[in-house]
Formats: sequence, structure tokens, C-alpha cells
Amino acid sequence: MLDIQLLRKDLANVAQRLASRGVTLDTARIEALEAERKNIQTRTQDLQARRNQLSKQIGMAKGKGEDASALMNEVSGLSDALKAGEDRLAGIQEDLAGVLMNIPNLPHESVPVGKDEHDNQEVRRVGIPREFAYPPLDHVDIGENLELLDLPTATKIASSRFALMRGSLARLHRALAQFMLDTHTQEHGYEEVYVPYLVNAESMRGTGQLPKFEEDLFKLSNGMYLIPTAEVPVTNIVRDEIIPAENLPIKLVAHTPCFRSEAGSYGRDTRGMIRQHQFDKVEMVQFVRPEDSYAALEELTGHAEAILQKLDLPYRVMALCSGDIGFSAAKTYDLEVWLPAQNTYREISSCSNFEAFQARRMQARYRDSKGRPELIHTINGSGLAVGRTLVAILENYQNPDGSVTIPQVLRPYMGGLTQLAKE
RNA sequence: GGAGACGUGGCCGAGUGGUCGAAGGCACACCCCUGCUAAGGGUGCAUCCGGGCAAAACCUGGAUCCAGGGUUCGAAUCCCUGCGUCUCCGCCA
Repeated sequence: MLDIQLLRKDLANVAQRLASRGVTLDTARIEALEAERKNIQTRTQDLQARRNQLSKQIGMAKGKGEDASALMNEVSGLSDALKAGEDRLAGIQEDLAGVLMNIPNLPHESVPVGKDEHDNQEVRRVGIPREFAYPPLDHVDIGENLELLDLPTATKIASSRFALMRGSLARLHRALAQFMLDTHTQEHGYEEVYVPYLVNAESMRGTGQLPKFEEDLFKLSNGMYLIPTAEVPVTNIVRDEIIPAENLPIKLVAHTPCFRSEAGSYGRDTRGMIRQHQFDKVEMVQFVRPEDSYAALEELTGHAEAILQKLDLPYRVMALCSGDIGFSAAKTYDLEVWLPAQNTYREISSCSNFEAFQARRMQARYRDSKGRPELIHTINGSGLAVGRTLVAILENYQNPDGSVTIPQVLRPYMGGLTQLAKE
């Protein structure tokens, strides 16, 4: 959520900056709502002040045993106008809140201006894709040939876009999550947290999934939602909190399943494990002072990269352009891992600075040096998406005989196993 | 799931219809006093949103005593619903 003060003072500038995201702000509507709000609010508050004043006088009169009926009549005369004003004000403020909740974050000045993903800028490329003497198989063929991946059975049990893994592949999946958590907690200074996988609507509003993106979520019959990312429960830890300044920065990491309905993605990535309704992810979240947030974004992105480097997977870092960054983000780096079968880089992590956008929705604050509550900045990023990392390992570490070499750093988590082979 | 109790400021805790945004205490900050040790005195100390104002300070109005409705001239206080906590019982990994 943007600062309402900013919209009041500098609406044209806000509209201009949003235009770089391809968003058109209805400035006329906002100005009209604001003008009406100001008018009604001032009038209503005057009436409230009058009522409070008179009611106090009634109390005083009654306390002295005097007759207060004249005063009471006067207040009664106010009540219709007061009720009307309060209702009208509540209505306008609801409208304004609705508008505000649907306005995306402003892109940071360092974000390249562009229309869609084609305008994203490559920041750096790390690792060299391996040369294959034969056409590399994709992860589905590799997994199915080893009889460790069974997508048809997952479809029978649930539906398409779910996976069933067996044996050493299931273990490798688990090993990856363990390895990522251990790296972030032991080398990068994060505290591991275990969080609910179901959250309420308030939490979804806090991080920006609601009200705009309800169709992407799985909603339960009791009104709760399955989390689409650990970002939601982890970030909402600080909702409605005032954090002592000395506790910042706070760095948390969680491994959770993620559930996405992927509405509107039908026909995209229908093959394999790239786009699933359920996948595991290790997520890093940082709560920082505003002045530290861009340095923290670079740091956190580096933490995600460290996983790819330890796994020796080739990747590149993309700075998303203004038209491609997510609703809540001010700046985003995507990490894209090399997938030989697709002969391309595919997103495996997304690291963003939300500045105060989420904090304002959540009322997550800290006390600044003057002791005043100030909104924190929130940063998060995948470190990494476990399913896609598994896909990348299968494809990059495949051997001509159909086996898959297990990366060195994962072997301790695999009981010393060096390769996936038919069992 | 059943029965009962409860939900007040950073914390504890008073307040059961009226000069209550809320006594008192603790914690915290500053000042004074004291040449000795967790001594005494004073002051300040919730959040959000308006207006004065373009901003800081300041002044001023409104809202908030779990949340949402209701009764009333007036609600922390009464009523309803929801949520949460605690105790006992049941069930359960």
C-alpha cells in the first residue's frame, strides 16, 4: 500500500511512476474521493465534537442534580446529521481504501523501464552450461526412466500439476531443502522458523496477495487460505508489531510447501514439474531499517546465489523491468537457472525489496532514534524453489546411461549416495 | 466437541452508564537531590486519522479499552455475534 499522504501531495508524480509499470491511475476519481472525504470528514468531526461537548455538559448537570432536558434535546437534534455524516464518511473511506489497496508499489529509480519480461536486464551470468554430446533429456524423461518420478499417478490421486516422487528422488528433494536451510542458518545468519501453512485473510492482505489476486489462491471452506509462499506467514510475524530498533535486522528462513491455483496459466509449462499446484520452497525474509533495505536486497540475492554456486548450477541474475515486477515489489532480481533440455534459463528464485509497501499494510514498525514508530522495510527471496532446483539437478547432472550424479554438497544428506540410478 | 471464567496502554492492574484516553504500580527517558551501594523528589511516556500548514515544532478536533453490530443524549462499562485466552471434561498425532 502506498502512503496516502503521497497521493494527496503528489498524485501526478505517482501516476507517472505507475505508468512505467503499465498501470493507469484514475487520478480524477482519487481527487474527487479525496475532496469529498476532506469535506465530509471535517463536517462530521465538527458534529462529533459538538455532541461530545454537550454530552459532557449533560453529565455535569446531572451530577449536580440539575435539569438537563434542554441540552438533551439539543443533542438529539444533532443525531440525524451525525449519523448521516458518519455513514457517508465510512463509505468514502472504504472506497478510498479499496482504491489504495489495488494500487501497486512504485518501482525504485534503479529499476529498468520496460514493458514485459523481454525488457528485463541481465545483471550477471555465473557458471558455464555443460556441453552435451547428445541431446539432453528433460527432467520428466530422466525421472520416469529411473522409475522415480510418477506424474500420471499424481494426477490420479489429485489432478494435473501435482507430482509423485519415489525412493532416492524423493530423498534428494528432501536433501535439497535440508541443505538450503542449513546453509542459510549456518552461513548466512538466518533464524529458521516453522510456520502455519494456512493463513487468514488479514495476513494475505498484509503481504499483498489480497484483495487483488484471490483467484491465484486456494481458499478453504472456513475462509482460510493455503499459503502460496512462506513469505505470507513469515512476513506477517511482525504484523501489528513495533520492533525495538536494536533487534533489526531480523533475518528468517522457512521451508514450506506452496500452493498456487495457477489460474490463467493453463497451457503454460504443462509438462513436468516446472509449474505445479504444490511445490516446496525455502524462503528468506528480512525486516530492516529503511536506509538499509537496498543493501539487504543485494545481500539476500547473494544468499540465494550461494545455493546455486554450491550446487554448481549455471545461472544468471535478471533485474526485472518496471513492467514485469510484482504488485508489491519496488525492485526485484530473478535468478534463472540453466535448463539444458529447454536450452534456456528458467526462474528459480525471485528476490524483492518491498520497501514499506507491505509494512504499511501490516502496520509493522520499529522505533527510530527519536523513539517514534516508523515503518520497517521488508525483503524476501526464494533460496530456492526446491522443485525447480531438483529439475535443474536432474537435467544438468544427467549421464548418458540414464543415471544422475548427485552434487557433492548433497551427498552427506543422501547417506553418501553418489548417483540416482534405477533401483 | 461440552461447561464455566475472562479479554483495559510496553507489562501488571483499577474502573460496571456521565467532567475516562482511562487511577495506581512496574519498566523506560530526562531533570533535581544525594560523595557509597536496584535510596529520595519532579516531569514526561499509547496508536491512528483530520484541520491549522508546504514542512518540523506546536496548537486543535476525531477515532481506538479484542473485533463487528446494537441500546443510549452519552458505552471501557449494558445487549448480540465472532475471535482469542484460561480451567474442567471429552476426543486425538
